[in-house]
Formats: sequence, structure tokens, C-alpha cells
Amino acid sequence: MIPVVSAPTERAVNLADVARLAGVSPATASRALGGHPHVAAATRERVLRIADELSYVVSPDASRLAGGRTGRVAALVPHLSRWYFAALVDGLAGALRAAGLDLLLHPVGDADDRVEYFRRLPARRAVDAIVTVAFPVDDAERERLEGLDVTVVAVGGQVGSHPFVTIDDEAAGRQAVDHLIHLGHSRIAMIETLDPEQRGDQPAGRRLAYERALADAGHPLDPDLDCTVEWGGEEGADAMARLLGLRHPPTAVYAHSDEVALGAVRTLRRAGLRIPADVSVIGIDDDPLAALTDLTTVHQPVREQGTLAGHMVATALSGSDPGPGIVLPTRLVVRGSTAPPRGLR
Amino acid sequence: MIPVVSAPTERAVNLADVARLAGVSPATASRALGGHPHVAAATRERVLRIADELSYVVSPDASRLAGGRTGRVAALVPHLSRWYFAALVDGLAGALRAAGLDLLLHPVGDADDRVEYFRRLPARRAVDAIVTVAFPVDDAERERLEGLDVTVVAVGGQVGSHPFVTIDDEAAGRQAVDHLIHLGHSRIAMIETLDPEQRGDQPAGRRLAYERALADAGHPLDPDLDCTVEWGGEEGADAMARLLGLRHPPTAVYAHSDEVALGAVRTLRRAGLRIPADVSVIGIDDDPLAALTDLTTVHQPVREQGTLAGHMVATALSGSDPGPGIVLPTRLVVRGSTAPPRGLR
DNA sequence: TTGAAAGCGCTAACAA
DNA sequence: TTGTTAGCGCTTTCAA
Repeated sequence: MIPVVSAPTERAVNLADVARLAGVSPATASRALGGHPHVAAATRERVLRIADELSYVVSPDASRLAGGRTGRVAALVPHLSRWYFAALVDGLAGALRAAGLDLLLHPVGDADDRVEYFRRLPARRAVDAIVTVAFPVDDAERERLEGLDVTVVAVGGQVGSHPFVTIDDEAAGRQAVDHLIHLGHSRIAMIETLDPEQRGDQPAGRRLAYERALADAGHPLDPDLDCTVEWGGEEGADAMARLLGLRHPPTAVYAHSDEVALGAVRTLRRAGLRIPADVSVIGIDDDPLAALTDLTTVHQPVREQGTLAGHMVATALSGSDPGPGIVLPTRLVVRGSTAPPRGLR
Repeated sequence: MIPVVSAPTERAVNLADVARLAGVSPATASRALGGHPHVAAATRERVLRIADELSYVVSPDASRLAGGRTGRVAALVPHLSRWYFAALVDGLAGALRAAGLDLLLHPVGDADDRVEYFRRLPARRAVDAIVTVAFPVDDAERERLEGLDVTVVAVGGQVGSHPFVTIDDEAAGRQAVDHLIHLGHSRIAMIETLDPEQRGDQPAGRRLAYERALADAGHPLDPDLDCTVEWGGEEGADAMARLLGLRHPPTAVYAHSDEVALGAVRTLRRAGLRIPADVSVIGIDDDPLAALTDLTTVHQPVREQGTLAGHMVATALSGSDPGPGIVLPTRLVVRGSTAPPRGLR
């Protein structure tokens, strides 16, 4: 019986197809594609040409199953809706993509997610590397991660002794507080945030900077001026309202982040106070909105941290040494929200 | 010979383990886990219990290879660094995660990425579904997508006749422009953005709203008041500067997005103009920063769109009908940046 | 209702 | 340098 010519369902091109057309065995084709040694130059070239013509790309699934690599990297990230995390992931995704790696997003925002995530970790073994994105990992979690035999890279923080890319939060905080001190402020309030998820040293760094900068300048530490709230613009606004209710309100405010700072700014404006004439406000991060709102802040290269972390992952996966880690510099960006004090009354 | 108890290297639990402990064949275990019919209730329960005790989770790779599902969904997204995209992805990721699905991030920001991405599409077959995140897909691309035999869902836009979640951009634009008109403005400028990547109907919708609202109100359409710039706060600021240079500057500005609007606000402030006393400004989106800056805008439920899209994907993959699509309502949010006109001089 | 067997696409010994 | 063989962990006919 003559076989009916059926419309070719778009079956994906596979290794066998490439091998057949190149006139070699699948094993040789695999070696050529994988860049392994011991393949004749002519053979390799032929295989690569055929593969390219067919737009062939290995099946990550099959590859992994057979003991190879998946070409996939997981990013553990608390949430994306904040600029900081999103920009970090954006940079990471770009670098991974350029390296031919796929990014799996593993949101572990709340505590339940987190517990469940680590419980199922072994099953998540389908990645070559895990990047913790501004995600403080506790010791038990770290050990689970390490038992997985995957490359671990931290960005926006550190995890054990794995390669990392981050900034020095205490240094950034010092740049901010010292700026206020240099301007002549001494009653400086701090609006610090304590994210339930953000256990870890980042808050410690920015808080430490405040305490040490004041101490170094010989200014007293007034508990009334030390506000800790949840992260967010609205929370920053509330904190500012509380500060304004003090008998001796501050002449300057050091906020944990730009968004928190903007909340404070809103409260001040609504109270009829002028910035920076009446009160100075400084944030940290240099979120794009800081430039739009003329907010003085400390710039940290966020996207770039993600990019560098992506490079590190690619380097590590290619078998090279990514190095111990990188601490990127931050810098003060003076805009229109800070000035010398003139007294609040 | 008595077998030596070897330290168990943390090998992942597999189906065979579960089957063995449950006293059934791998085939039966697979059926039980997969929720297939024709499995004795007692057997199913036993298998599930064992699996749970062992924290067993199927290997997506092996499952897919064997003809099953991957449990993975790809999100095609232009970039993450803007709040809108990030919030959309955040919602999507949350819903997928709740449904036990993994999210693969496929950034296709620039034109090269895009071409390359679609060229290699067949190889990307390792997902069950693809979600286009505010990503206008052209006809050729859509056809490639459809040849892939995966579920396609669009969020923040539409793709062919695939299920979608979006807003009505023209309606949102009307809410904004009509608000200005109702306040009594007639010289209303538009700062529209034309993202090189954002071919598609979203710009059309917001622009159309402007033209129609003015026409309906009987106000003339002054080409001088129609600015088109690239997306961004700085670009919005530049556009505003140009508008201020006109012989008859506008009394109100309708911006394509909140970030663009904030750029305009900065220019106005720096020019010594008061908002809204001298000039009214309205944006669209209700980015969190709009609340912090007292910007009047039109709210669209961004995160929720992502969440709903995730539900749709889960529904479709479970074999149910996700329905044709959803258009979510937007609403005007009046804050402090709009008021009746008083003339500019 | 259950089990046996085949095979998804690939890689990595081991041979040749 | 290349080919042969044997799985990776799972799902799915087909047979019992």
C-alpha cells in the first residue's frame, strides 16, 4: 500500500536528524555540538552547519536526563513588584540569556512559599545553578541548597561562601548619613524598614551606618528618632507623621530606601513643610523615581549587579572560577531634597 | 554477604522508590500520582501517602520526555525594569506557583532577542504554555507560536484569538482626558510614548482616546500639543519642556503613563509652576509612585491581570476551557495633580 | 485494576 | 576519531 503523504506535523528537529544528515552517529553529533574535544574539525563544522540550517537546539530535558546540563538557572526571588528586585532580575536574565541559559523564576515571597520551596528542593533539581536574588538564606536552607550539587551564586547579599555580587550597605548608609551631618544636621531621624522576609544583614548594614555615623560625629542617639516600619512608601509616610508629632522633630530624615523616603516627602509636603528648606530627606538606591522627584540618594548599580551575577553563573558553569565575589561601589547623588538645617519652627 | 549501609548521597526520590515502597509497579504509581482513572482508591491513597512522606515530586524532564507535561510555562516579556511589566509577571508567577507550575522567563526586549527567540522556538518546546506579557506579537510570530502545540495566553494585550486578560486602553484614556475636560480644560496636551518594541494597539488606544475625547467635547486638535516621545520619565520631562516653550502652553497634560507624567511634573516644578494651580497633570496606570506623589491617574489592576492569566493557563492545562478572555475595568483616581484651569500666565 | 515493556532525546562510558 | 550500547525517570500502550 502506498503511504499517504501526511502533512508534516511540526516535529522538532532532534539530534538523530542532525546526525543522519551529517552522516555521523548521534554520539559524534552530540560531541560536536557540545564542543567536546576529539572531534575532527571537518566533522564538527559539518555537524554545526547542518544543525544551524535545521535551527536545531538540544532538548534541555533529554540532555539533563542523560546526565548533561539543563542550561537552566533558577532565581530565588522574594517578589518582583519592587523596582530593586525587578531590576536585579532583569540584569540577571539578560546576562543568562546572552550566555544561552534559561531563567526559571522561583518566587519565595512569603513564609509558606519558602518552607514549601525548600521542602521540595530535591525535586527542583532540574537546574544547573541557583541564584539567590537579595534573598537572605538561613543556615538550614543553605545546607539544603548545597546538598543539591548545583552552583550557587548570591546577588544583593551573600550566602555562605558562595560567589556573590553585592554592595556594602553600611558604606552606602554612611554616605547618606554623613552627607546630612556634613550639611550641619544633628537631629537626624532614621526610617528603617524591617521586612518580615528580609531577615539578613542588609538592614543591619544600613542601621549600623546610622548609629556609627552619629556616634563618630558626637551626636546623641535619640530613640525617638529611630523608626522601624515595614517596607513601603505608605509606611514611610506614616513614620514621618509620627516624627512630626515629636516635641523636637528632626531637621533631616535618613530613609532606608527611596520609596520610603518619598512617603516621608509626601507627609512633609502635606504638612506644609518645604523640602529641603524645612526638612532634608535622603534615600538609598537611586530608584529611577528618585531622579524624577529630585530626591537626594545614594546610587547603587542594581541592574549591573544582576548582570554580573549572570556572568558569574555562566563562568562557573563553564568550569572556570568565578572568583569569590564582588562588592560594587555606591555613590552619593545630591539632588534637591537636602540642604543645611534652618530649624524646624 | 551483608550489604554495607552506605551514606545515602542525597539522590532525589524517584517514581521507582515510591512504587517499591507502595508495593506497586511504576506504571501504577504513575497513574495514581497523575490522577488517572482506573486506579483502586486504596492503591491511590497508599501511593500518594508514600509520595508525600518522601517529598516526592515528578521530574519535569523525564515526564516531558515520556510524553507527559513539563509543568513549565514560559513568559515572553519585553523587560522587567518597569513597574508595569514586573507587577504583571509577579502576579503571573504567584498564580502559576500556586498551581504547581514553574515559570520560565524569556526576555525578548530588543529586536535581536526577538528574532533569535522565534528562530529557536521549536527548541523551546519544553513548556506546556506560553504567556505573552504585554508583548505585541506579529502575525508571523503568532503562527510560529501556534505551530508549537502549546497553550497560548496573552496578558496586557491580545494575540490572535487566544485567551487574554487585559484592560481597555481607550476607555482608560477616555477616563483621563474626560476628567480634564470636565474640569474645564480645553488646551490639553498629550505626551504619548512610542516604544520601538511596543508595536501593537496599546498606544493606539490611549492616543485614540485623546483624539476622540477632544472631538466629542468640540475642542480643536492642536498638533503642537501632541508630543510623541520614547517611554520614560526623562523623556516626559523633555516633552514638557517643549510644551512650555509654546506660545500658548497647555493648561493640562495627559501623559501616557505615570512615569512619563512625573517627568512632566518635575519640569513644571523646576519652571516654578504650581501643580495643579497652574497646570494639571494626569497619568495612567496607578503605579505605586503615583500615590506617593499625589498624582491623579487612572488605575488599572496590573498584578491582578497577571494572576488571572496564571489561572487561565492552569485552567487550560487542566483541560478545561479558560474562556475567550477578560477585560478588566479601570477607574479614575483623583489626587492632587488636577484642578480646574486658571490660565497659565 | 494492574504489570511488563517500549521508548521519549540525549550523553557518556566503552570499543573499535 | 568515531560508533555502539546503555541507560537517565517517566508515561503509555498493550496484555493480563
